[in-house]
Amino acid sequence: MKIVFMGTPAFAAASLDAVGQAGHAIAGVFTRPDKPVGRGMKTGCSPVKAWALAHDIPVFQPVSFKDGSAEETLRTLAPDMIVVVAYGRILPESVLNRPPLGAINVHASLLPHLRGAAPIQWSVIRGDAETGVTTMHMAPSLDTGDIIFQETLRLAPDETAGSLFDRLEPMGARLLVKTLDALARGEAPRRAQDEASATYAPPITKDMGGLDLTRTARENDQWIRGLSPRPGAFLPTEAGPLRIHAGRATQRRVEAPAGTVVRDGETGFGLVCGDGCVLDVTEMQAPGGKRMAPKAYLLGHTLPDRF
RNA sequence: CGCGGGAUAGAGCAGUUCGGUAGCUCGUCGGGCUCAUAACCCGGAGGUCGGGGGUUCAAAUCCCCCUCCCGCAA
Repeated sequence: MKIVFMGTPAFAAASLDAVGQAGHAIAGVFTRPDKPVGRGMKTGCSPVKAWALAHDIPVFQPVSFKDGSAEETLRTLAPDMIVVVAYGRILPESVLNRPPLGAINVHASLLPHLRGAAPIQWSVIRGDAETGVTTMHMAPSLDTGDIIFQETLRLAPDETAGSLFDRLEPMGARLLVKTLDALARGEAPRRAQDEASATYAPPITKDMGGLDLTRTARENDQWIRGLSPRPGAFLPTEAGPLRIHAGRATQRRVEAPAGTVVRDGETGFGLVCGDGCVLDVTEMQAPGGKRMAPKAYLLGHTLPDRF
């Protein structure tokens, strides 16, 4: 099949690579405009663009879809279908409907669960037992299209958003290829989403990293893992955010207000949470410093009695 | 030239303002004490203070250049 691919991050590039490997013709690639990135603000380019450049495929980076130029580009490229994976843009219906076979999308959740920008992080934050990937026909509104295929995966007890990304990325790529094959043969299933059971996964912002110790130890544990490695959870201090990269909810109960620091001679320290249970801190980072074990942190820093 | 923080013993830090014997906590090694809780006591080893140049009688400390790390911002 002749495909126009739209996507931006590594998660999308993996799918793009799989589609290319599967022998489909990539007529062109749409990705977000390059922007200054990293320390020094050097201009970076998206993983999807990098892949396209390496494979000599034309790249399009429209700033807007309102001027109709995208439709013009699609007319020229004349793809059978558009494949969208984590493009980071809302596409107008006039674009979605342009190719004869329309547009399909890979979404990293079991739709209609966790529609939106950050399904992977939210599945960890919510403490879901399982999640997965869905391929669907794209509809004008966000992640509401008819489902083609789904594949499920169980979350590990210590799952982080990062580890889940790593597992879902190849799964999405595989499912996409399977979906394209089915569509090419005209054998793809199609099932409408159950609107009543839809849930949402809004974008993750940096300020969400501030831990709320009045929540339960388990909730804080999930929160830390769901925001790991980015943007990361933290406790505010005078010197700046004290990052908490990893912790572990325990069953230990302590009669103390939420936020109380519990010193443990061997492992480091824990934090009393709203349910009275202790959240052991297992990996952290001081402002301006590197990641380290709490035991190391304690050698050169002091902690307040309570956060 | 986007903004800011940092590099000192195996680890985490202080010392830099105002140049003058390299410090703390932990680990490690040796010894002692007690064998109850994160044990305690004594002693030792381990650092060309990120690299290069400059100023000075003297530089971790002041000046210039470089490398690497971290955060913001994306």
